[in-house]
Amino acid sequence: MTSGRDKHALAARAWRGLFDFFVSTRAQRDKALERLDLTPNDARALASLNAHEGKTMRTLAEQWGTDASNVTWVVDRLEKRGLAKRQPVEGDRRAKWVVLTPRGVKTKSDLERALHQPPPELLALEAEDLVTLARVFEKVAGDRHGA
Amino acid sequence: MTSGRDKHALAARAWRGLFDFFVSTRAQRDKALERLDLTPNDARALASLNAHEGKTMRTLAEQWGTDASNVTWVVDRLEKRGLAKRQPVEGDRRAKWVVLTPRGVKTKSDLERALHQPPPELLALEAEDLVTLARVFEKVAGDRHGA
DNA sequence: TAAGATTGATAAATCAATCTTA
DNA sequence: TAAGATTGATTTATCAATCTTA
Repeated sequence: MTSGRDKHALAARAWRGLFDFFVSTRAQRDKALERLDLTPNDARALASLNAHEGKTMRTLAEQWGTDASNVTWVVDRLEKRGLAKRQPVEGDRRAKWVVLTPRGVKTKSDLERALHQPPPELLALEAEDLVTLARVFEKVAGDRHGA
Repeated sequence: MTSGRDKHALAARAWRGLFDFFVSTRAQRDKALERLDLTPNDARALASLNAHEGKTMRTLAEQWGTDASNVTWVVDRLEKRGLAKRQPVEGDRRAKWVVLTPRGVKTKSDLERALHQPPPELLALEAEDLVTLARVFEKVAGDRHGA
């Protein structure tokens, strides 16, 4: 039987390690952004959009927990580079859809391929541990989306 | 027996989940920085320094994979807020040590306490899985430091 | 009057040029 | 001449004020 106290200590160790590991891989992510000539905010925008559906400026601002003006600047940049465009919202002339262009879809895909490349440290782990990690993180990601 | 191909697929799933999870917890980290009135670069600087030993500007720049001027601006900010100070390097009048002040040490500790608080999703996991996570990430963090 | 977004002003992060000492 | 760091200029990101439509 594991006490709540023990469990918290375990979770703290796990999180601390995960945190340090993720931070230690930052340079790789920065390089990927640089190669694609994307700012961190550009990357976040691409991650929030996809080929099939747009989002309004307002929705993006809410999702990022940021001000609406932030979204305007980012979309301006993407639009200048031909990665996204604004489109009118049927029935509300204040609002605007942000949609990816084909080129934006391509860039998003390139970015994801780069970012989702597992770091060598993970490849060095035992398969058994990787199974646990995959199961656990696919679960917590799901939990959070549901929340 | 697990083929290299299978293992890479497993690692990719694990990394993808870990990545999404970490990204999903960004808002909490941003709030922690805001409460302590620290920019992301301030936080990185505090993470790189400690109460017992300073580092030179040059070392910090190398460690962050960034330009030296970046370090100057960050240390300027920390110095203005009384969190760090520059000190001469014995024997090389070009170089400077950056050391935390007592207040800087305190702020670093406050920041770490906030950042290392495990997200609720982790606390909801089975103790057995947490043991695996703690072991695995403590190992990969160690590997990377050695690299 | 409020919702949705843009514009203008400030702060933060990066890049190039400069200054000082080795 | 190069190493170590700072200063100045540009780009990003954030904050406050404004504009347009509901």
